[in-house]
Parts: sequence; C-alpha cells; structure tokens
Amino acid sequence: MAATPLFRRIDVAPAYQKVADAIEREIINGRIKPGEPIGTEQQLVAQFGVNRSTVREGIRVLEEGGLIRRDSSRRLQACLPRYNKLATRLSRALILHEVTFRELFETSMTLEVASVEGAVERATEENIAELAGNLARSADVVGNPADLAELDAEFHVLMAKASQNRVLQLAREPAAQLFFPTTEMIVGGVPEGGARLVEAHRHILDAIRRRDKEAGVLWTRRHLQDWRRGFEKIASLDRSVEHTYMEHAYAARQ
Amino acid sequence: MAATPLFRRIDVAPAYQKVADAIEREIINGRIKPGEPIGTEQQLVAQFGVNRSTVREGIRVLEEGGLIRRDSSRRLQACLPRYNKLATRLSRALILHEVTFRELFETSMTLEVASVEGAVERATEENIAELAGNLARSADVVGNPADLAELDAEFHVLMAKASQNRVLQLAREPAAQLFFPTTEMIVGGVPEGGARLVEAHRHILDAIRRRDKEAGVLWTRRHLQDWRRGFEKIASLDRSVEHTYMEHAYAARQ
DNA sequence: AAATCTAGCTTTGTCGGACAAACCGATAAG
DNA sequence: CTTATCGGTTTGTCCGACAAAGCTAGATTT
Repeated sequence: MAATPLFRRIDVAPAYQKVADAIEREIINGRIKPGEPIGTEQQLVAQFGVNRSTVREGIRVLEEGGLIRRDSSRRLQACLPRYNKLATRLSRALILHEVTFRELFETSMTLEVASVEGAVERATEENIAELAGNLARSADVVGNPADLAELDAEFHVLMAKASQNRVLQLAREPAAQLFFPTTEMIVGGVPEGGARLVEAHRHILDAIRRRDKEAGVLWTRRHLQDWRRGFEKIASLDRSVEHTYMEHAYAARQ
Repeated sequence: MAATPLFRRIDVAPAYQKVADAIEREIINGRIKPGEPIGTEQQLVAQFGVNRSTVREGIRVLEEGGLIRRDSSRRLQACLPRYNKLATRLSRALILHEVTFRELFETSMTLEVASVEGAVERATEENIAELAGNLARSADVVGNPADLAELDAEFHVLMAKASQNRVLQLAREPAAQLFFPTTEMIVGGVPEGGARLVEAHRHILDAIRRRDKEAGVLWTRRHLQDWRRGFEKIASLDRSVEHTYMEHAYAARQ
C-alpha cells in the first residue's frame, strides 16, 4: 500500500502498561507457568528499572485480568485465569448493556442443550456421580427456594463440566450467572415449581446415564420452558435484566 | 447453623480495592452513566481520603475491567465494557487452559447455528445490507487468504449482530476469536477453499433474505464442516490451540 | 533432639511530596 | 478570524518513608 515509512511508530504506551505487557508475554508464551512465582515487587523494580508505584500499577492490571494472583502470603504468582472471575465481569457487562431476559433465555437454551448433548456423549462416571449427588441434595431441599436455586445452578455447571468441553463451559457461564438467580424467584412463586425442577433434573441425569441424547435434550428444553413460563408469570421477558433485578430486590426489602 | 455472631466480619480489603469497588458500585447501579466523567485523580483523593497512588491502583483495576476509560484528553469517564476487550481476555484464558480445536469447533458450531437462526428470524434491512456489503468485498479478494479470512470473521460477527441477541453476540466472541484466525491457514492450503467459503456465505445471506431457517442452518453447518475438513488436512483437532498456533507461527517465519 | 519462641529481616500496602510532559483555557498578536 | 503564547491542571513517574504482616533463623524450652 504505502511506501516503507522512514520512521517506526513511536511507542507511547505508559510504563505501567509496558510492565504489564512484559509480564503477560512471559506467561502467555509459557516461560512462566501457572503457579510459578513472578518475584517480589522489589525484584520487578530492579528488572524493569521503574519505580515501585509503576510496577504496582502494572500488577493491578494483570491481577484484574486474572493472569496473576497473590498466594496465601501475598507473593505474586502466575495463574490460570478462572472462568468464574471473567464470567462475572461479562455478566456485569451484560447488565450494563441492558440485555433482556428474552436474549438471555434464547442463548441459555442453545447452550444448555449443547451442554446436555455433550454430557450424554462424554460424561464420565465421576461426572455422573457428582450430578447424582447434586440431585440427592436437591430432593432434600425441594421446599426451600433459595437452596434449591443454588443447587439448580450447580447442576447446570456440572452438566457443562460433564460435556468435557471447556469452551462451552466458558461460553455458558456469563449467561448462566444472570439466568439462574431468577430460579429462586420462580420456584418460590409457582406451586409445585420445586418438584418439577427436581423431576426434570432426574430425567436429565437418567438420560445422561442411558446415553439417550434425545431424552436429554427433551427434558432440558422442558426444564427451561418451565423456567420461562414461571418467569412470565412474574415479569416480562422483554424488560432489561437490570430493571427486573432491581424491582425484585426492592420487593424483597419490603 | 451457628449462633448469631457477636461481631460483624471486619473488612480487610485493601484500600485500592475499596476505591475500585466504590466507583464500580456507582456505575453499576447507574448513578454514573456511561460517558459521564468520574473526576480527576485529585478529586478522588479528596473524596476517598486516600493517597493518589492508592487511587491510581484502584483506577487501573477498573480500567482493566472495562468499566472506566480515559477519553481523548486522558480524563476518566465511565463506559460500557466493550465485548471485544473482554472477549480478548477470555480467548487468552482459553489458550492458557490449552483447549483443543475440537472443543472450539463444537462450541462454534452450536453458536453459529444459533446465530444464523436468530438472523433468519430477525435480521433488519440494515443487517442484510451490511452482510451483502461484506459478501461483495469477499468476492473481490477470493484469491487472497489473509483478506478473505478477515472478511469471513466479519461476516460471522455481522450475522451474530443480525440475530439481535446481544448475549449470543457476547457468548460466541471468545471462541470466534480463536476459531476464525485459522481460516487463513485453511483457505490458503485448500484449492477452491476461498470460492467455497464465499459460496457458503452467499447461500447463508440468501437464506436470511428469504427467511428460510432450514437453508440458513444447512449452509452454516456446511460452511463450518468445510472449515473442519480443511483444518484436519493441516493439523489435528485434538491438539491444543496454543500448540497449533505456535507451530503455524513458526512455519510462517521460515 | 525436637518443638517452640522470639527477634530481625522482607515484603506489601499506604502515605507524602515532587517534577516533567501533555493538555486546557484564555488572552495576546497577526 | 486564525495563530501564538502563557499559566494553571492533570497525568505519569519517581523518591523516600513507615506500619503491619509474613518469613527465617537463631535462641530457648521441654
């Protein structure tokens, strides 16, 4: 396109950013492995030749990005970014973008179905045992919406885990974090809601055990459709997630 | 469970974290709207009663989290977290977790199919025009793998946009960022690869225009299966994304 | 000798102050 | 009306300092 420029683009990134980038590079390309120490702030000061305040700003960037963390004794070490932490930030972004429950529901339907398909195909004995444990605990608290909602969320996490697909696990997490908290509202508001939920989980787990993909998908769809029907009794699918939560929080305080 | 404790859990979060949390709260619950200024560092120092270094560390956290940014004149303002930036972090996380292309492919198949279904249902005239523009440009560079790969990625972004589902847009982004760069490798390595890609896009767009969901899904699947076949000619689906990219980068340098 | 304690060194989190460069706004000059 | 200039702000960086918490190794006790 253009002629070769005479000068290279001048690098104007602030020093703290360069510090963060330099450490990030070492982690990304594997020269520092997760769990390995990064060194003390003093050492970084010496290596980069910048002030400790500057180093600390760079550290904050990486810490928030999930690439490094401080161990029990506050020493820096590289780490594998936790999906959960990243997902939390994504959920926050979704709220700020004022997405609606309709969007959330549609996407969750897609991802939970994919999740159960994967689980039916590839769940290990251990995965199945975990799901069974969750189901047993759910049956015990069927009358307690708060506890049941928590176990419901866990059931779906375990299902995604059973799919053995980490990309899918990650992709579903942000939506799930916004989606499943409503379970408590719904189970609490619909008689027999808790029983239907546990029933659906039971059929899903059974389908996974029998490697029956069709049944797994069917019951997952029913399970989510149940959620949807319950939701529409108490709120509109086309309102933003943010507003709905706000109102619910307000109502709960009364 | 336990008796009501006599003392409330004392807060030991470091000051910079509290600064970040305090500002985040104001943004999340809407008291500071996206685009509005946060104030200068000096003002934050005065308001929070902490040192400027501390304030700056808190700012770094929020900046990395995408909740605030500095405008042209480096003043702080709240902002809507950009999907893209967050997705980059997630992609990085996926690489560090050494996910395989099989996981990536499976999830992308799910999400792209959901994407085209949404697009068939809800694409606006404007969405269709954007897709058509992309298609026309693609046809022009059918012999240039690098440019074509870029336009392919854009086509799929536009398709997700046309689905009018922002949760879906967000959910597909991390996988897409890792998935589509390989298009260049594949199109370059398979004769007629470029032509098949443009052909698939043409059929997909046509299906969206005709609101023919079945055709849209069919051609999207074919399109991705094409990718998969091409990929398997040059690498294994079960190797980690990281290693495959490394080798490709190495080969390109020779 | 093994376990425990203690004193000193290290490291982190925070603070205060400082300064150059970039930026902003307003005024002066063409 | 545009351009140049100048002072006040603001950011990015640096220096030095200190309390609290953690770690280490030698001293003490059992």
